[in-house]
Amino acid sequence: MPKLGMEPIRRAALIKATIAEIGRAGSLDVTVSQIARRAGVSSALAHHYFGAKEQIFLAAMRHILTVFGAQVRTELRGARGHRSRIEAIITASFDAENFRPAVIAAWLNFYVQAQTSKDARRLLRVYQKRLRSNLTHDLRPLVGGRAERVADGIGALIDGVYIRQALKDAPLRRDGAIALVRDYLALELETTPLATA
Amino acid sequence: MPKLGMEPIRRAALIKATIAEIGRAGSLDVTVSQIARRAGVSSALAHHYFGAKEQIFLAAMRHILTVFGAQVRTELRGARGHRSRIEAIITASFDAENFRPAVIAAWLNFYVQAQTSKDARRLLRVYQKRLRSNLTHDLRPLVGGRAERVADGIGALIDGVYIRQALKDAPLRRDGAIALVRDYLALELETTPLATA
DNA sequence: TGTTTTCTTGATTGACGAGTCAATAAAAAC
DNA sequence: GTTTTTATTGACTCGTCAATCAAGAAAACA
Repeated sequence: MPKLGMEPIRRAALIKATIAEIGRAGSLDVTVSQIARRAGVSSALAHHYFGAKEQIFLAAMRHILTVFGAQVRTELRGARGHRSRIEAIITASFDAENFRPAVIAAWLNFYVQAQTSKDARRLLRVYQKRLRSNLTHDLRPLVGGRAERVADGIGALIDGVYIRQALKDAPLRRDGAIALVRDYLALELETTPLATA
Repeated sequence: MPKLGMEPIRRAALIKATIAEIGRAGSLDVTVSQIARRAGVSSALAHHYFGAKEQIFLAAMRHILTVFGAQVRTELRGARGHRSRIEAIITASFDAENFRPAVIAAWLNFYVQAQTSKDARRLLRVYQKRLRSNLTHDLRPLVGGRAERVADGIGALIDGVYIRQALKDAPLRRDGAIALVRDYLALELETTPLATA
C-alpha cells in the first residue's frame, strides 16, 4: 500500500513521537523501536529516513527550534516599540507549545547532547546567538552600552526559569515565569532610562 | 594484599572517577568499567561497594552537594549583614570547585536524572529548598514580602548562568558569572530599600 | 594453626539495542 | 505488461554492558 509522498508524513510523525518519548523517559535513553512504535512504523523505517539515531534527535530539536522561531515572529508582529519587542521575545520563550513537559525535557537533554555532539552544539549556538542578537538590538536604544550585559542576563534567566520547570510537579505556570523575567527587564530599564519606548 | 579500611578510600576514588568520567563524556553514558578503570579497580569492586550504577551517580552528586554546602558555610562565616550573606551564597555557587567543567557536566546530567530517578529528584529538592530558604531568610529584612520572589529570581539566574557555562569553550569566567547575579541583587535592593545592611 | 573476615578480580551471563539487509508490495513509468 | 521507484518490514548481526559469582589472597582473630 505504498502511497507516494509518505516521507514528509513519516518524518513528521517520527519527530513528534521522538519528542513524546523523550518526555516520557525524561532522557535520551529512548530506543529507536520505542519511537517507531509510537509513530506507528517499524524501527527499520526510522533508520531508513533518518539514518542514525542522533539524526532523529537533531531533527526533533530542529523542529522545536523552528516552532519557537515562528512563535517569536508571531509575537513580534504585534509588538510596538523596543520594550514591547523584548517582552514579546520573553513571552514567546514561554509559549504554551514550548512549555509542554516533553518539550522542556527535550531542551534539557539537548543541552546535555550539545556537550558531545558537534551538530547539537552548532544548533544550540545558532539559537543562542539569534536570541542574543534579537535582545541586544532592542536593548541598545534602551540601555545603551549595557545592552549585551542585560541580554545575557535575560537569556540566562530564561534558561534558568525554563529548566527549573522540569522539576516542578505542580501544573506549570507560564504567567509566573513570564512575570519573573519581565520584572527583571523592568528593573534594568528603570535603572537606565535612556529613552522611552 | 587486603589492607583493612579500604572501603572509604575506594568509595572516594570511585566518586572522583565518576565525576571525571562524566566530565569527559559530557553525559551519563559512562560505563561502570570506565569509572572503575580510572579509579584503578575492577568494575566488580565498584558494584561491590555501590550496588547498582545509579547509586554511584547519586553518591557522586551527593558529594558535589556536600562540597558545595561546605563552601557556602565557609563563605557565610566571613559575611557581615544580610546583603553580604546573600552575596556569599552567590559566590559559593560559582566557587572554583563547583565551576570545574566536569562538575558542571555532572550538574547538568543531574537535572536530567532528576526527571526519572526518585532519589535524584529528592536530592535536588533538598538542595533547591535549602538554597531558597537561605536566600529568603536574608532577603526578608531587605525586600520584605518580595523575598520569595527575589529568591526565585536569584536561584533561577544562578542555574541559568551556571548551565550556560557548559557550552562556552572559552575558559570559564567565574567573576563574570558572580558579577551578573550580584548586579541583579543590587537592582532588586535599590528598588525596595527597606533597610540598610 | 586454623578459621573467619575483608578485599579483590576474571570470567560469565543475560539482556538489550543500533544498524543492516534481503525481501515484499504496490504504485508509477515506460 | 514489464520495469523501475518508493515504502515498508521481519529477521539477523554484532556489540556492549550491567550485574553476578565463585574463587583467591591476605590480614585479623581465636
